[in-house]
Amino acid sequence: MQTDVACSRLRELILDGVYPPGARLTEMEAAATLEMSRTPVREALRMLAADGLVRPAGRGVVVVALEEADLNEAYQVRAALEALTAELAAARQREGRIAPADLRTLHDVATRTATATAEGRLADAVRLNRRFHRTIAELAGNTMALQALERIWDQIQVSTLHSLMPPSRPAHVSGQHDELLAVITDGRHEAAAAIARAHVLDTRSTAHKEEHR
Amino acid sequence: MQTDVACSRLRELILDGVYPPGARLTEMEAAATLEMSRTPVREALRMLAADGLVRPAGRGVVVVALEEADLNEAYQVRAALEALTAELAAARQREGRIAPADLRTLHDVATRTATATAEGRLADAVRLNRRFHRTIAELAGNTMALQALERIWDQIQVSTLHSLMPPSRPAHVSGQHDELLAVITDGRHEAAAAIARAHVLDTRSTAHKEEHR
DNA sequence: AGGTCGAGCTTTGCATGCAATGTATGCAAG
DNA sequence: CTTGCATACATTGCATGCAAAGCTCGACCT
Repeated sequence: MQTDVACSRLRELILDGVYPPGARLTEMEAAATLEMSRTPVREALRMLAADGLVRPAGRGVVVVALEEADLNEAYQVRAALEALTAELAAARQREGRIAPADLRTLHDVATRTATATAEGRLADAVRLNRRFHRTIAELAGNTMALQALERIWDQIQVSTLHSLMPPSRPAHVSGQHDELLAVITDGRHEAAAAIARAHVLDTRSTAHKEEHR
Repeated sequence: MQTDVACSRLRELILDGVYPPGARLTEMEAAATLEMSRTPVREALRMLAADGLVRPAGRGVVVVALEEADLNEAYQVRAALEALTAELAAARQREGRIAPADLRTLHDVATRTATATAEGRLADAVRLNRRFHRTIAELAGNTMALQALERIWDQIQVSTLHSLMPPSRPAHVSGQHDELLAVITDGRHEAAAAIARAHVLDTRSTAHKEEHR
């Protein structure tokens, strides 16, 4: 149905930065762009608003623009949730409830992320990095946590896309990914939680510092 | 605007169990009940769906009915998030960034929760209990976390409302609340995180056991 | 020249109409 | 008696129309 089409296309446009944070967006304009009537666009905008990607602002909606403080909050939530998913994934691994193929996939994604980062393919790196974290969340087998994380990731992505820059220490990031991968593979759930949390918070503070130079 | 009216009224009806989990709900019927046209109702239903309170199911929507497994997942997420909010609240308290009046409010809510529970006023107890946890989340000063928690709480409430029964050990619950209150008041953030997490998970396993007798 | 009030246009919110789709029911055949 | 099919109906999805609410811009007054 057209509503879903509108929703996913608008989401893409926003996540790709075509509509940057703070951009105003009227339903008529969006309807014209997507070549459909206002009704499905309207519903799509409401869904995106519920997902926190846009915010009603007087006339029409604006793409969310998280301030630094909001980003800090978002990262705290993300850290808490990713600590959970990493812990659960490790616990499932310990109980032998994770298929070796899935684990290999995760390993593969980690490798490709590191390669893309090292080669400076920034867009790919971002996408793969997110995929790495999402794969872990999927291995955790907790749908609620995955959904909550998708929302947070979306919001963070929108508000940081404009200031993308290569990580200062690429090896550092992939080192952390490898560590995480290792403890999950070993089923050490407590360590997984701690490392995941630290990794997320480290990402934030590094990006944050970069920002202010 | 009518959309928001529809949204909050429907949310209330669902959270109060008027539309129990699994209930089918057509937009025409809801429109008739709320005495407005289908359009705002339609949008309201989509918002509720985005919040995870209803789920599109063929024709119309059904109120979510979390299975036991889903509830376990929900409680894991809730525990992770409440550990975060408790930790943040305690940290803010330590830094003297929480107004004494707010802390007294929290104390007051805890007391009233205990009273309502002890006196068997079940509906009040549930409402106050949720308020207690929400107040802590508010003290944490993290909007994202609060929003994520509201969603989880809503979903849990819907699916557990039908099986409400007095806690087996009322003193046990209010004891945990008091502990949490104490460590937050003392600004011991690590302890706050641990106690909050344990309390949430304890709530789950107790309710879960009750369920199966 | 600057501020304030007003008119017009843009845009939204809601209702309703129409077409399409999925479902249930009843009937007939095996 | 059960199963399969066809028909009719309930219900949704989308478009469009209409009224109300804001903004913008301009003109007039101070």
